Amino acid sequence: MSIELDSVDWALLEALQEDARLSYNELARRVHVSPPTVAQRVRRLENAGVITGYRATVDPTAVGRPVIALVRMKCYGPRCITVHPELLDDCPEVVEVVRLTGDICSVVKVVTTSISELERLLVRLGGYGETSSAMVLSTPIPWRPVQAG
Amino acid sequence: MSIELDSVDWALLEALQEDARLSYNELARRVHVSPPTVAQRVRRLENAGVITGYRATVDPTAVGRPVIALVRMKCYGPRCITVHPELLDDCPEVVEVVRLTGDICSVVKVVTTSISELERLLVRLGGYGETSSAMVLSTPIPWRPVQAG
DNA sequence: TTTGAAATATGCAAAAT
DNA sequence: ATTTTGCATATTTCAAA
Repeated sequence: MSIELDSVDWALLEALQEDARLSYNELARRVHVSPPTVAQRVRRLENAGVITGYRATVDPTAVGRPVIALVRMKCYGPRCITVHPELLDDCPEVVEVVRLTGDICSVVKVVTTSISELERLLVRLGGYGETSSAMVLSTPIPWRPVQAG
Repeated sequence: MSIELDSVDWALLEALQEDARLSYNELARRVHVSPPTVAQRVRRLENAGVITGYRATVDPTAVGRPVIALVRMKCYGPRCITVHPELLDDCPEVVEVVRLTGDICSVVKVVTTSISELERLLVRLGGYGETSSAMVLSTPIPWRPVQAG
């Protein structure tokens, strides 16, 4: 399931994590190989499941969704949302669900327009388990690239 | 700080959240405007801070970092990592820090090669505050686009 | 916002290392 | 076996309307 990555692969991964829209030409200049080689390497990384996608990151506050929260769930057994994430298909406010070890079965990140929308969502999530929520004040480190190390 | 988004802007945002590498040509076909208009709209969204970046998503397990955890921090007052995130500049294993309301001051997502590396990191984080960690078993919903609603 | 022409970038096949 | 070169196609950018 794992593939060997050389220094060219890592350089491409780091560049694409920083800016997913870099052209193969620009990537070629940065990692000192030819554009067709970049294209071939990138496709290999995609096919091997190393690169799982390319996403524009949107600032929720800038699009009118300033109320963000993390909700810790203790689900009621068989209705656990980690086992049936499709239960949340009609909740676009839910942007991430992570399943955890321990007594908390998952953490759910929600992005909403207002406190009252958050409240409605907590009622909905409360149907699947015990919830405990905390609002996101800021994101001191919003993300970091996975590095060669 | 907020700008008005029409249906073309939202269509572009949704398309670029799904696939950040779509060409302006392809975007133009999908949203039924000309390529230069797409380029101009996208630049406007970038400059307005709506789009904060474009990132390739890398599967940590596929690159030899299968041990992922969420660490809840109760920092020791003035050394709080939410106030001084630069304290973690030399910890590439830390990929996200979110500051929260409540008695937990932040949640830190860490991506490591092994349990022993995770342990070393927890010792390090323990220097800044009380830690409580849970390992990530899976990510039933890894992300969702922010939608027009 | 669109059109059209110039500059760039991409993808394929063949050759080279 | 992988990488590069060269060429044909496609895309991006800029100017003008």
